[in-house]
Amino acid sequence: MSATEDNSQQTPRCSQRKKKMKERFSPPPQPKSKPRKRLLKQPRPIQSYDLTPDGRPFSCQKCLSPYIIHPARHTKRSGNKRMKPRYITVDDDRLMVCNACGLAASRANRPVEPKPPKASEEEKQNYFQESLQFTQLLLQLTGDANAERLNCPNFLSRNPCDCVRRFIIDAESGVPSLERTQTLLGLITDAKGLSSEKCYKHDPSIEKKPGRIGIGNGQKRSAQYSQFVLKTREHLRNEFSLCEKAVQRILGYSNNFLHKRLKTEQDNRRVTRVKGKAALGSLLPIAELPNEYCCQQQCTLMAWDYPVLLEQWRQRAQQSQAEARLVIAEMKIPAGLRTNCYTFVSLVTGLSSGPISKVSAKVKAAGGDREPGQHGRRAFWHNYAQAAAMEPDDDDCRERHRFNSADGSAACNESLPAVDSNSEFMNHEDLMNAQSYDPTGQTADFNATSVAESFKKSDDLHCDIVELGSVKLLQETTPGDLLSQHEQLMDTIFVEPSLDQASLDQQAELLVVNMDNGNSQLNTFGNILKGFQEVSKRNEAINNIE
DNA sequence: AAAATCGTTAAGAGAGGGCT
DNA sequence: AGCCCTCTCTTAACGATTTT
Repeated sequence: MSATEDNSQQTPRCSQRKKKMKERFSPPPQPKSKPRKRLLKQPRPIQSYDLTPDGRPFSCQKCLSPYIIHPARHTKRSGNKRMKPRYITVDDDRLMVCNACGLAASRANRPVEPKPPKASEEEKQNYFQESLQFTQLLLQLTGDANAERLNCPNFLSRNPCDCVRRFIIDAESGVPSLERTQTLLGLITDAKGLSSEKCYKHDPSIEKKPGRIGIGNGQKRSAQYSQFVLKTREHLRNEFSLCEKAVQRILGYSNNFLHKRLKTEQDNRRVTRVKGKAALGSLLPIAELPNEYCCQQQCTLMAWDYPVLLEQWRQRAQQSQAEARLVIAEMKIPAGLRTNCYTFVSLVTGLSSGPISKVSAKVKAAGGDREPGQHGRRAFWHNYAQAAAMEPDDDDCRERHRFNSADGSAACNESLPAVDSNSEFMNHEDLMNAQSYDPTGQTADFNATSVAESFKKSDDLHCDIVELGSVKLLQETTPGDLLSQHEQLMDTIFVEPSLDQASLDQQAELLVVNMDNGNSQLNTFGNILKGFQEVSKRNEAINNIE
C-alpha cells in the first residue's frame, strides 16, 4: 500500500480540529469598576518651627534656632521624616539642641592639632637678609657676579623654602659646595646668553615705535632659549629639588614665559598643564561613566542617553578656566529639585569639588545667571578705566577701585597707570552697527578709514589707525599701554580692503587665535574682517566676468 | 614682569542612618 | 539615646594659571 492511498483513507479532507478563537493581544474590556478617588500626596506643610518629640515648638537651647535641621539645609535623603533633637551636657545641665549644635559639641571634644602661626614681617625680613649674606659669601668664593641669583625668593605664609641654600651647602661639612655653586653659576651664564637672543636681531638704527608691526617684533625669546629652559627646568626641579620660583630666578624666565598663550605659535603654550585629571590623562571615557557610582540619583547614567553632550562638556572644560566655569554652571542647572551631583560633574569635567562649589554658589546667588563674569583682574581695570575717564582729576579713584574690583576682595597692589585723557569713545550702538555691517551692499562705498575712525570713538575699545606703507591698520590699545608691545601688535587688525586674499586669510587666522584666547572684543573685528573677505571675493568675481 | 585669580587637595561641617 | 560611620558639600592653604 502506497503512502498516498493510506493518507486518503485515514486523513479527512476537512480538518476535524476545532477552530480556535482568535487570540486577542490585549485583554478584553473589563466591566468598569467604581471610579476610585485619586489619592493626592499632600506636601509636608511648611512650618516656621519644628516640634519636639512631645509635640511642643522646638527651640535649640544653644543657638535658639526653631529648627532641628534648618529647612535650607534639608536634603531629600530624609524625605518628610522628622529629625529628632540632640542632647548635650553643659555644666551638668542637659540641653536639647539642634542637629548642628549637637554635632558641633560632640566634635569639640576631639583633639585638634593647632595650626602653626604665620610668619611675621620681621621673620621674612630676617630670611631675606640671611639670603643676601649667603649670596655675598658665594660671590667672594667664586668672584662671579651671577652669584646674587643663588637664593630662593619663595617665602609664603609659614616657612621659607630656602631650597637653593639647602642644595649648595654640603650636608656633612655644613659649608657651601664649590662644585654645586659652579654648576648653578654655569647654568645662569648659559641662560643669560641664550636669553639675549631674540626672534629678530636687535637693530638700534630702527627706532622703537609703538605702532611697529611684525611677529614678535624682536621681543620674543629664541627657540634655543625656550628649549634650554624647558629641559633644564625639569632637571633642576627633579634632580636638585629646587622649587619653581628658585628655578625661575636661576634661568631668568617668568611665569608668563611658561604659560602665556603665544599668538605666534600653533601649539601656543610652552608648558602643558601638569595638574588636574584631564592633564594627567586619568579621565574615564564617557562610555564607562555609567559603571561609576556617583550618588543616589545615579547622575552617571546620563552617559547612556547623552554621550555627545557629555563629551562636548568635557572638551569645553579643558579649553580654559573661564569655559570650565561655564560648563559647571550648565551642568548644575536644576531640573525640578535635582541637579547633577558634584561627583558626576567632576567625572565629566575633571575638575575638583572646589570650583564646582564656587560656581554653584555664584550661579545660585545670581538667580540662575550662568555668565561666569569677567576675570577679576580684567574687571578691575575695566572699572578703573571707566571711573578714571569720568573723574580725570580724582586721584583717589585708584584707591577706591582697589576695593571695587571683582568680588570686592581683591586688593591690587601694583602701581596704576595714567589714563589717556585725549581718547575718544564710541557708544555701544555704534559698536553694534559695526558688527552688523553687511558687505554685500557696500562694495563701492566701503571706506576702511571711516570704519577705523568710528572705532576710534569706541566706548569699550581704544583704537588707533596706523599706516604701514600702503596698508592701513586698526590697532587696539589699552589705557595706559599696559599690554606688552608684542601683545598690542598682535591685536592689530587689517582694515584695508585692497589687501590680497592670502593676507586676509592670514589675518583671519590670527583673529581666530585671538578670539580663542577669550578676547571677546575682537569678535567685532572678526565680523568686519569677514566683510572684507566677502568684498574681496566679490571684487574678484566681478573682475573675472569683465 | 608682576601680581591677582583660580584650581587642587585635604580637612572640616552638617545631614542621614545603622547598630547597640 | 548615644555612638559612629558614610555621604555630600564647603573651606583654607598652597601653588598653578591668567591677567594687565
